Amino acid sequence: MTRTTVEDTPAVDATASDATRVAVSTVIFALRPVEPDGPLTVALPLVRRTRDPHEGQWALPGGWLDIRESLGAAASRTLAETTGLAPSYLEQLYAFGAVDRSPTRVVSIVYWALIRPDEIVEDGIENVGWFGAEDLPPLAFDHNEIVDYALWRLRNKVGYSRIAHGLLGDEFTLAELREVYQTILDRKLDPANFRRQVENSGTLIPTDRYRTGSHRPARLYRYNQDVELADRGPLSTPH
Amino acid sequence: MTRTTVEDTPAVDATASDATRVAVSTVIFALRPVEPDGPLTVALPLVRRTRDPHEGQWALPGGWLDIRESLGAAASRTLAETTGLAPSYLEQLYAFGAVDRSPTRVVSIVYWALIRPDEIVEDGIENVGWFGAEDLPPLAFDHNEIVDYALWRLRNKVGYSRIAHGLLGDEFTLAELREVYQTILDRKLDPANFRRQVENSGTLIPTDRYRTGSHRPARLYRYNQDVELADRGPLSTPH
DNA sequence: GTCCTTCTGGTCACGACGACACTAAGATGA
DNA sequence: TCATCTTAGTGTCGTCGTGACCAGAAGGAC
Repeated sequence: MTRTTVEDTPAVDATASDATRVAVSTVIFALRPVEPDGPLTVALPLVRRTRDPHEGQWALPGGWLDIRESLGAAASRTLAETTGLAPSYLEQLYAFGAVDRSPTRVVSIVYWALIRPDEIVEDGIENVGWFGAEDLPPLAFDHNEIVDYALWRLRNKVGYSRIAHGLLGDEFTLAELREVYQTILDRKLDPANFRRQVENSGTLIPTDRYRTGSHRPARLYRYNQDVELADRGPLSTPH
Repeated sequence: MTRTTVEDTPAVDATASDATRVAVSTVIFALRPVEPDGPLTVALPLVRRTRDPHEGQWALPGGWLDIRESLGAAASRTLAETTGLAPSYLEQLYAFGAVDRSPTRVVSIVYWALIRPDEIVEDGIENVGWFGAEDLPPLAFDHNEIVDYALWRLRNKVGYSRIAHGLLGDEFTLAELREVYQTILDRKLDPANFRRQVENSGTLIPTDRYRTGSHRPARLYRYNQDVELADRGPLSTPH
């Protein structure tokens, strides 16, 4: 079975091992303690590979792109199939297509996602493990580089958009929101200044409820749903 | 030399048209007058399609990904083949993969590029036309959306990186640099404030040469090559 | 009750930025 | 020749966002 491209490349069948195939993977970030009762950390779930190449190594959740689904749908589907997770935020990260990144030619469209604490499925699925983003074992393929890039994007984007919402529940105190920022940026933030900044941004709606239990009760806030979670330019629906 | 645009139809048999194929396209920006002696405008070269689908319509330069080349190499190659251009700046934009964006299933990895005035090949190539980025005809596939997104990225990135260099020659006056910014952002900038900002950024090296010919001579500057053209995070070499 | 911790509001200094006045120097034209 | 115009470049000032820090409010631990 043959086909011909305009560049007269050797004819290949799409299922043959020498064709370029499209995979979709996702870097899923959550804030959780890596050890029980440890401090909050940027963590991500990885999947242990059960076949070659890189059998036994940890890798990003993902899978092959189905011909009938869009890239974003493929990302959602494959990460649900492998990890059981359904993230609250999903955005395309980058397309990786170095010739030697896999024994066969694979172009990976990589997404990155955020999930809230209540969305985390605790070890329910086989072959899934959680790791601190800063302290990963050697991963399969070029996945270490990919995670590093996703982490850079997360830290970058938290500075100018309100994606932190994707890591929190519906109601939260300013201290909890501040802790999200502090964990991602890995530095202390002044509580008073943080309050002023986030209040002036207009994205928060104060409720009349308070979180009690430790010292002075803190007011609970909700995010203003009218404001977009993150600006992605004229791309209303990702393709 | 064959002129190809992205998503030409190479498939002749059933299996191939069932498969997902990977194309690479590039949005190439330059600053040039759209009409002779008109004002400087953000413009881009498009290629007229010579076969279905969308025969006769204008489309982004591009072509199929070869199995032996990386994504960036494919972008460079295909835009050189179709337009004869070799851009000074090339960066991945986005991967477009909606199911219905083409009659056959095509995932397009789109790059965006900048070229300098001296790199522009003037109408040397058949089926290539230049258009103002704000005033495009209906393009093939989803290419109008793609250009809009690239334009958004250009305007965004010019604010926090020094990609404007990719649109200028080696030596330039501050007025010329300012005009680049004004054209991209479509608003006037105060010459005095612009000077202070760009001088304090540390990316400019003053020469001892001056551009004369109109009123007071203006000092020529060069860009500091030690500083990266644009920060792309931990991705030293794009894949 | 007395501390202690966190929440919340306020002040202050500094730096970035926009608006604008002013000087420098070559082009232009009577 | 010389006054005038236009662009190059400098200085000043008010505003605003931010970080550092102080102070009162309000409940927890003892």
